[in-house]
Amino acid sequence: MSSVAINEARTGRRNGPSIMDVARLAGVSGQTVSRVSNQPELVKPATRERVLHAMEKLGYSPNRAARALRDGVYGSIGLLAHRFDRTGEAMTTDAVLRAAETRDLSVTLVSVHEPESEGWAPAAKRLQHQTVDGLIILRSEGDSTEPLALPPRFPVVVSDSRENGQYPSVINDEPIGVRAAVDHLLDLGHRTVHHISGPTDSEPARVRATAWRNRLVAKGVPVVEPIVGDWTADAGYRIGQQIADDPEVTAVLCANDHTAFGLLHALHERGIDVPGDVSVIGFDGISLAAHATPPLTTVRQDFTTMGTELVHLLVDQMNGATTRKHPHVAVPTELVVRESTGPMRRR
Amino acid sequence: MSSVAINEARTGRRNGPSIMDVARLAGVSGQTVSRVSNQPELVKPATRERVLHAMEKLGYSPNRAARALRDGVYGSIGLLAHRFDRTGEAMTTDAVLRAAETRDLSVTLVSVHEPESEGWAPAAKRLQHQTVDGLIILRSEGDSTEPLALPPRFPVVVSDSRENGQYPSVINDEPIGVRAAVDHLLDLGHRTVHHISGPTDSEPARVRATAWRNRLVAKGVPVVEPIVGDWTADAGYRIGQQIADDPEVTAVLCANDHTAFGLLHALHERGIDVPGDVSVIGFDGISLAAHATPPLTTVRQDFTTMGTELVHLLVDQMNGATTRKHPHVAVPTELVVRESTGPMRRR
DNA sequence: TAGAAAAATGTTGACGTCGACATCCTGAGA
DNA sequence: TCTCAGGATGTCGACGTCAACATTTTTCTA
Repeated sequence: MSSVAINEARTGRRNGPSIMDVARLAGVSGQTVSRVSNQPELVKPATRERVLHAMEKLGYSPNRAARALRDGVYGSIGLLAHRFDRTGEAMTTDAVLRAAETRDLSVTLVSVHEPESEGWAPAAKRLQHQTVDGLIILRSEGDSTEPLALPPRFPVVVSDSRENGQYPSVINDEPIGVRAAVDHLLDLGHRTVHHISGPTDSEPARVRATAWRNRLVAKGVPVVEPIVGDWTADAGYRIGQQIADDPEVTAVLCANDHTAFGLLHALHERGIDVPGDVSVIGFDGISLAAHATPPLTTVRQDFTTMGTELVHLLVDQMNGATTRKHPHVAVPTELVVRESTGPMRRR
Repeated sequence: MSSVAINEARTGRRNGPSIMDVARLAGVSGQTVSRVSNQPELVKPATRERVLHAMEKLGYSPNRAARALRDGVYGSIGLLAHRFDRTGEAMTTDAVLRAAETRDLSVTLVSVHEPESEGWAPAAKRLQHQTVDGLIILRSEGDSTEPLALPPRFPVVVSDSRENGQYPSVINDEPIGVRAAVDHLLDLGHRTVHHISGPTDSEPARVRATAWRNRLVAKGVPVVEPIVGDWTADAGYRIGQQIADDPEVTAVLCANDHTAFGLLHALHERGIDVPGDVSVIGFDGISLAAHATPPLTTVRQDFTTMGTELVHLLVDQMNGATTRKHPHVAVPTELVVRESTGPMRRR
């Protein structure tokens, strides 16, 4: 049995070749190998070549765990959310990933299962000394006032629908889009605007509903209680079947595009013309909105900027930048007018 | 200046409290603290309490980097893909994440920028000795024959549209869905089925196109060259405007649902009835498909099972299970008939 | 109550890396 | 040929954890 085999048996050899393996092969000390990795200009070209060659042959690459242990830095950021398969989260995740890579950071996903059962705090804590240098929290469901109980000075950025003051945040300026949407419909002559909201435990849903209500009030227009949906097209469809029977409804602002698609479906089925009889506006600006029947007027959110800004703010904190207490960035949303909205016409 | 401050200045103190900090506070040895974390039953209840208390007070939690260094295991898996914001990737990512958490694994995202410029291999290699114990590769674009050049015995599972033999894989059985779709249309009396494909550099796109062609041939039906799209609804729309002028087209199988939405849009605009004049089938089974106008017949992919199986196969490898050379799992796809398909009618 | 088994706790070292410091080598100038 | 600066390379130790082994304390038996 070779000594290598013995060594493997003893150590388990789960790790790849180490700096010492390379050193031995190249006939230099470990430190020189380290220098070749980090400050090659300090090593004589001939030696450098030899080391590089040994690295190549052994398939060496520095062990991140060891580096992390030594430096206390992981080169990684955590991304916390409920789910990652919905429009907003997926788009933001992708943008965060790209922004992080620019800075040589990797991204670790962490999902918080049920908002009720296990709160955000435990999940966040689980990460604390784990493998990330900072945390981006994509919060939507759940009570946004719940404090996160993270260690002091731990870099955190929150993506919320409103500042909660607790942490720096990047918020989507949803009210601005909602106002534009409401105004757009009112300008078209509608007497009021109905609203199909998201679930009540969702912060963005509340923010959108509130902005809608406030705008109607500000315009001196009657407010009809919103109908509660759950973000899904199915809910939009169900609700649409009810709305179809109500001649009072001539303009509907949906909490998101999916809901709008469901609504459009139901109205179409009932032979109600959009925008002839009812105008519909969505929210999110998903790519399919342009190809709804009819093409959907919607409020576009800029998830790319959101992701970029989140990373930016987080990295600032990780670098210990002069953090004036609470930087907040608002990413504007924008009304995109298509063909699902039109002048009011008595039904 | 307090000694704490000095200590912080010297060490940088980037890391949180260590096992020794807890040990000192609780008046025990480091090993006892370690035991409380890992095998609490070996510690006398009274001592255990004291240690737990100290941990709580200090906000201690074990340092993962140190564990990883010692054990050679990171407790983390890497997820490699081009993008994470498209239907398939996003759904799979979410499923992978859930499956991974069940096994106490975290998930690190790695994106491969341009398939051409930087290949998969460098990205994969970058991870190799980095911070993951295994790798899940969500491959779509790029040449699937390119070998990955990973270290031998490194656990890898590939999600591809076809086995490439190189690694264990979980594939979506797309041909089965495609065949069902083609048969469905042919059964409805259509003389042939046209195809709007995905981009030619995409493996799933090729697989779908091939399955479609093969089925037509097998059925002895004339094959018309597919029209190349790019997965987007916009492309579907553009292509739809051309197709609208061609009375030969009575049934179209789209490479994905987005394309189908665009197509539906274009046809609707031209006053071409679906399914009266043209039948349309999508692929993916996104939730919005049920609410297209008309509700879209599509081939549903089971991304949840995909994610679960990927993790399953990967964990098997990580545990060094008796890997009969190449386990391959095929997740079936399924035709979902809705209202966008109907009997052929001469246009 | 001695004696021994069992339970509880402590000590040591190794995982891989790299900063700080020490040592060695080369070549220029005297 | 000798000295010395500077370049090149080497040695040491610390980061936090935990298996293996060592030691101490408790508990039970005869």
